[in-house]
Amino acid sequence: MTDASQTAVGPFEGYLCFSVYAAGLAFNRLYKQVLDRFGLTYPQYLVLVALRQRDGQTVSELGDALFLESNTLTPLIKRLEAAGLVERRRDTRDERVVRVSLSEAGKALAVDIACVPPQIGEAIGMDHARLGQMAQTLDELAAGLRRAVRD
Amino acid sequence: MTDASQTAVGPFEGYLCFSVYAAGLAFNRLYKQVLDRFGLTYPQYLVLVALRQRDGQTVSELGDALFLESNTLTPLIKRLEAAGLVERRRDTRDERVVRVSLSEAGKALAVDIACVPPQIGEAIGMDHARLGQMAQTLDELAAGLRRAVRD
DNA sequence: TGCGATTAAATCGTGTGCGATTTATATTCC
DNA sequence: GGAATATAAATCGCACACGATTTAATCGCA
Repeated sequence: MTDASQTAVGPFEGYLCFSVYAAGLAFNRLYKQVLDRFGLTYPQYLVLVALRQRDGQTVSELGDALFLESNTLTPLIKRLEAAGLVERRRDTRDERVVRVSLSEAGKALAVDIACVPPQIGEAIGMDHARLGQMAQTLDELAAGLRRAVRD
Repeated sequence: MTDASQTAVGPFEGYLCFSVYAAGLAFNRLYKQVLDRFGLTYPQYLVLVALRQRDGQTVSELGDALFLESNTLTPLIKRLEAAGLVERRRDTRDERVVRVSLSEAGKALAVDIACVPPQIGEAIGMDHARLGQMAQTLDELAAGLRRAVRD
């Protein structure tokens, strides 16, 4: 009985791609549980966090932060707008650009959801330093993957 | 100029959830490039790999392997069936159960796609031992997340 | 000045994911 | 044997994610 018995048992052990995929599914499910009470999805939550850090970002800037493009972000942001959490305004200097800013309700919610990361962290129950290390390694990996896609 | 300059620059550094999410997006994009020539998506690829290891699995068994349920798998498998890669048959012993098996074309493709992991591995260009270690750590993480979801 | 190239969002179609429900079959237990 | 229960897939509606295209505004440069 080794350590391996605690983890996955499927036919994909050792496939890093699958481990990332499965961890993403698992994270998404946990966040869904936590975010449901706020009526938010995980990507919507990310947009609010990004706007809390800097309000009035353009769609492209949000896309740079989240590694998404307008084809995904535009409908997502429109749903946030329909929920009364953000406002979309064309930049007066450059009418091509749409700036997204938090409404009052959005600002309030952006504050409320500050309690989410600690809740998730507690639910994970893994060593904090190890989590940070893993995040850094994954960021390197993702950077390498994006480089590979561009070639 | 530190190591950090190589990796993410967004407002989400250190958020492991986001690192997993972003790595998943990046993996998916790279796989899309590689799998497009086979006409497969990443989850479809996973099903073929699972069936290559053991043919005739039920929908539930595939779901256990891929951490998915019938609401996601049924349409996915039907698309594989429409592409002539798999066959779906009700189990004669238990008519509730659907068994999925590779067609001849599916078997041939399942062999062809064996070349995919090395291609991806080469594209990543990271130390092999480190990749395996990361996969194991992520599997532990995912197991912890699934435990948290169940509570 | 004006026109071709570039850029920012939006739009469209397809394929996952998933919560909730439905349908069909099997099992349990009286 | 038959009703209540349980189980396996399937179905439905919604929200990403993305390739490809379109629309609108700006820029570059002769």
